Amino acid sequence: MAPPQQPLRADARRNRRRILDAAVQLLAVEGVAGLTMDELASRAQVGKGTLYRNFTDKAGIASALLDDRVRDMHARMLQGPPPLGPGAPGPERLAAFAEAYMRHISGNLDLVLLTEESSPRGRFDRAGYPFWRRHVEILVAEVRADGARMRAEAIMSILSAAQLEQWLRIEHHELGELIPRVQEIVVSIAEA
Amino acid sequence: MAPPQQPLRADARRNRRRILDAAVQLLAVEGVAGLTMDELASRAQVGKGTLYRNFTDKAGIASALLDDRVRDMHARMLQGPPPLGPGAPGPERLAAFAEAYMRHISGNLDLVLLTEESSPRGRFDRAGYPFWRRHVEILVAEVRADGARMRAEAIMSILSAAQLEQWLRIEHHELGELIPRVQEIVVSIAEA
DNA sequence: CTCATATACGGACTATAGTCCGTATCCGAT
DNA sequence: ATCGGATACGGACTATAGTCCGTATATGAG
Repeated sequence: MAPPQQPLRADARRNRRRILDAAVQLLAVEGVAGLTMDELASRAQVGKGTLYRNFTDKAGIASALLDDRVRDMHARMLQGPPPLGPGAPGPERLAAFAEAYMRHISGNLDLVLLTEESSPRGRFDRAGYPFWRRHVEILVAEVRADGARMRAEAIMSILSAAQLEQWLRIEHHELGELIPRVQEIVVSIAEA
Repeated sequence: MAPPQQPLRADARRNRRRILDAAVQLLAVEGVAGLTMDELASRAQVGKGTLYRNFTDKAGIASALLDDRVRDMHARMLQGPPPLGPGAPGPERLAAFAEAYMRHISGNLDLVLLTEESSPRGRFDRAGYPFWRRHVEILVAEVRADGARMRAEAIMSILSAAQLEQWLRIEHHELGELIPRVQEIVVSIAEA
């Protein structure tokens, strides 16, 4: 959910900001459960039509909020020091990615769930899925050129918010304990 | 979504049947999109309260319908001939399971999506997830006792309806081509 | 500065899932 | 056969996402 490209009209830009600010505040105060579109519109002093012109749907707002919290990690993946950044061998980078990604998801679990929940396809066409998947695909391809894409998709499945929620909240695994175990599985998918 | 256990009152039993029958018919005529609770209630000649006494929610109805379509496969897994049934080595049974399961999901994709969609947890507490997961866990444990459960969960992630939908409907893989590729990944998770 | 038009705004409206509770029905005990 | 309490029924009600469209406003041209 990148900001619309063309020079927005001044009122539009202002309203977009208002909405995102209100969303952050609303989330802080009420949690995800309190983030209703009506409430958000009223806090942002904006009509619902305006909400939906700026964001395709509720998940779009969550996506926009997540974007801000993820820039960092993108940068570290592309230009930071190894093993997350370039310079380490594929499997090591993969393990580093798995850790960073799991920490990211777990730190924003409710928001990510919101993006995945809306439509079964939520996971795939939002929140930068193509970027993550492609990154993993490239790392997998270092080890085995064939079937890298499908293996990358399999890995992203395992790292889905729904699965992590299951492990963290339902089965009560500690993140610190979970990470190495998942890393092992993820790396084994690439290498096997 | 097993039928409630205690001897149901006669009217209750009759209504439950009516609802399921109407659901089957409605699905056949209108597809999943047309399966609304109001419409279902009216076709079944039943109030909405009755719907919700018999099924916890919309996903519960989908679950009940799926139950009927899955008994068979359960039986073949537990007592049928190998490699799906007992008698073959773990990895072979795992591959056979992956195939059977993928065929089942793909043949009932919309219905399964309905059960997974409702709440992020949909996948985990409905449609017999525990049974499938446990089966996979046992097969994995034949190969490597440690971490069998988590590996089983990872495998079930990859076989989620959302992921299969992505592969089949969005990326347009053919089921026949997809199956062996996924089998390979699944088996490698168990063995690695 | 004024005006025309593209752009954006607001909020009533629709569709749908799920809840609530007063009323009706069933059924075992007498 | 009757009766009383447990069980189940129905449908109006609530909550919420997302749509629609008549109205208002920004902005660039003249």
